[in-house]
Amino acid sequence: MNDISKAGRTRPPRKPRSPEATKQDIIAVAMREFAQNGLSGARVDEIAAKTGSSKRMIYYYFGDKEGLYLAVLEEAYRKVRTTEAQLDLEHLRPVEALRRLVEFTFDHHTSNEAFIRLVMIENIHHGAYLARSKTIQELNVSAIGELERVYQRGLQEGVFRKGLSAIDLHWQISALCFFNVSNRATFSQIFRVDLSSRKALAALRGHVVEMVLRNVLKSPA
Amino acid sequence: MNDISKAGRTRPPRKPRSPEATKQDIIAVAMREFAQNGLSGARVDEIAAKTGSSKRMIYYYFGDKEGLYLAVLEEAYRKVRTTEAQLDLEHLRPVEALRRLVEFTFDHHTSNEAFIRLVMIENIHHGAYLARSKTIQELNVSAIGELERVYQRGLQEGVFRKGLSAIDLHWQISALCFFNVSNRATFSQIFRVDLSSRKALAALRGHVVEMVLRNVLKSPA
DNA sequence: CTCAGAATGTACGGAATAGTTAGTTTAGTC
DNA sequence: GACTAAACTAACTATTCCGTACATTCTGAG
Repeated sequence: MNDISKAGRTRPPRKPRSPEATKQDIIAVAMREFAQNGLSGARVDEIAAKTGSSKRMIYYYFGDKEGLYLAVLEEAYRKVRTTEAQLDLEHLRPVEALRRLVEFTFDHHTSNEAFIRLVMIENIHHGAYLARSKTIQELNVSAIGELERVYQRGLQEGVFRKGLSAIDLHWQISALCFFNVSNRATFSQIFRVDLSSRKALAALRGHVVEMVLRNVLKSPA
Repeated sequence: MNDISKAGRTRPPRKPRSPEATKQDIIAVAMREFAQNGLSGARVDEIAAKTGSSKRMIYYYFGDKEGLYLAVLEEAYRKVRTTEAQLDLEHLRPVEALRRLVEFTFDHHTSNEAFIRLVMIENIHHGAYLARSKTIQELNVSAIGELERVYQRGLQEGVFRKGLSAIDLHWQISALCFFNVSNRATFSQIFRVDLSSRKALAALRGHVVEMVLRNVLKSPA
């Protein structure tokens, strides 16, 4: 359209081609959009627009909208597990290790709303995409191992009660930490409380830790 | 198109006009569809088709898709509160009253997946529609009253520990009972457990009750 | 340098979908 | 039994939105 000759034109921002960066850019943008609007609510055109790339590239790399969603989901889980792996509970006494795990989970969920929302969205879809993913399956089962060891140590030291399992504990911790983020909107509105203030979060965090510990300790604090 | 004269034709199923029934029919169908597919995922045409009525009627009564969704949300909350009101905790000892409330909540949520899913969906939308609804606001705050009385009685009898509030208790009970339904799909898949079997549900129910009681009781059972 | 294949831009097609227009039927009222 | 407003139907429209066809540019290998 313009009359600058091919030879003489100033270079268009000179994007060095890098497929991997393009992919990651798309996934990052898509994660925000899917987390914000859900699978059907998110718009491919909108995602493309917010990308440094184009819609064409989304289809080139991810096939279709669902393929992109799946890639986002996998990336989200991958990040979580990577973070969790940093946690080192082996050198702590059982009670402290458990406390730390709960606090860590609470803090992590609280500051990663996008992940929580993606899991909510995935549950709305009955876990259909998670079922389709091989990589996610592998990532997660291992995550329970460390908790299992903590619980066993607690049993041996005689500080934890019998009758629970690592899965039970994980379920309980997850439930409390997840709900804090997932249902904050409706809960806050119905009971006219602000659950996102620093103060309210600190109180909730304390309650969650206490609840988990009281449930697993042989005698109360 | 056909040649049966107006006067002589066999009557089409002779629907007796009843606006209220039509509305309720639409709401019931829409509740299933919205709970299943979300706000953006649900299709107005699909809802209309499954109705005894038509798409035009949806717009006639509810204005637009969002109006219909709001009506569904209000109806869902209304039903829940109606059911809850049947619960009579006043004549029970505090511990038994609390146990009963937890069991009731667990059972209710478990058998009303549509409601849970609507709340999840509403949270995905940051509670925007709930905020818009006046009727829901009124329904809910009162629900905490009964729990408050139970807790106070427990304190007076010296069986409950201090430092909690009815809101705290409600939050905890909700979290555990809600998560059981809301995250069953992903949780089951990741840890290869079936959490919807009768046996698994009974175990979970027991754990939830125990967890709430251990948290509030002064001394463990 | 050349060539193949990967990466990217542009513009468009076509299905799906929310919402509407214009009219018809019914039920109650005087 | 004529009139009116509410209840209802069928067909249509405008737009949104996923996905693609086609052309082009870049990059690394030989």
